[in-house]
Amino acid sequence: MGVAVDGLIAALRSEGLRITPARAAVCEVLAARSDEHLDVSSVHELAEAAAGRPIDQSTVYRTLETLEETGVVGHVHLADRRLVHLIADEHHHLTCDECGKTVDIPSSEVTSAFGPIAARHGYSLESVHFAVVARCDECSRLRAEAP
Amino acid sequence: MGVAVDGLIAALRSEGLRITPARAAVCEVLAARSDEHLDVSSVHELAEAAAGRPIDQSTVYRTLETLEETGVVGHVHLADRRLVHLIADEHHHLTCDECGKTVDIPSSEVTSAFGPIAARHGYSLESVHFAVVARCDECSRLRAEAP
DNA sequence: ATTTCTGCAAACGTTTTGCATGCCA
DNA sequence: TGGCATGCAAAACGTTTGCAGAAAT
Repeated sequence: MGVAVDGLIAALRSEGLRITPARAAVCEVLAARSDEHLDVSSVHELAEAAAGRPIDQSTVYRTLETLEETGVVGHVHLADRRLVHLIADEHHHLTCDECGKTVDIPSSEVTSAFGPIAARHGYSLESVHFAVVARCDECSRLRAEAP
Repeated sequence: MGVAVDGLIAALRSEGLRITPARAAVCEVLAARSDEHLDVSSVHELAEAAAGRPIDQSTVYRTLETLEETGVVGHVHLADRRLVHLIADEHHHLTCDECGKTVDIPSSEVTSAFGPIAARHGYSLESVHFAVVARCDECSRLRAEAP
């Protein structure tokens, strides 16, 4: 939880967009799982479960695209190259390029440490797309042990 | 320039791997363009030009994979979701999630700013896969202007 | 000579698209 | 009612794979 479905629905409505069962189901899922990092097929499955009937995959893609355009949903590209959709909230991601393990880091940490560097190079960290691909300790250890 | 083809060839040889025209061409391209960020199809085209004859795309993929396994080449996933292959040298990437503009930032800057944060969460930045997706000033401006 | 590498062609998973129908506002 | 959204099915896209033949060691 954390984010209310109503907020998402309202965002759509405020853009003059229509609330359909499919869209409502996707919003429900994203709101209920706002603390997770769902890929498209997970959203699809969960939305079908929430709606209690099949939803086409293209509808899921189009709905996510629409929600991104309204600015309430974002996506990141993690190390294992799958996309993960999530509610646009205020945290960033640290993801391992070997095992894909991902942890959230508060925006404040990222912004204060990295903001100045990005700014110096002409970039800003305002985007929710921010993600850092690094390597987690476990994989570092394995890599050091193995030849 | 920057990296010598010989280093790449030597790396393959040291693993007991064979030097074929296709591999030599890919190594040439990567060495010659070590300061650029090439995607697979660019590597493919350039390698064919370098070899002066067609090379199969699967061969390019397999060659890049082989070079990664030997540790002399790495890849990053940039914001526009295309992969970019490059010689494993010591810099990181700041890439815009809107226009894809990418600039290099020295490792030292990244490490000193972000290393402590990553470490606190159990990650290390040793990997060449490190990339930061943010938003460049130009896209920020456009976004602020547009409704 | 032997093993590896290549080209070919087809399969693959993900994402996108065109179009006719259906449904929300 | 009118226009947007859906489902369907097919295409597009980047990447991977199996296999027989070619080539490097």
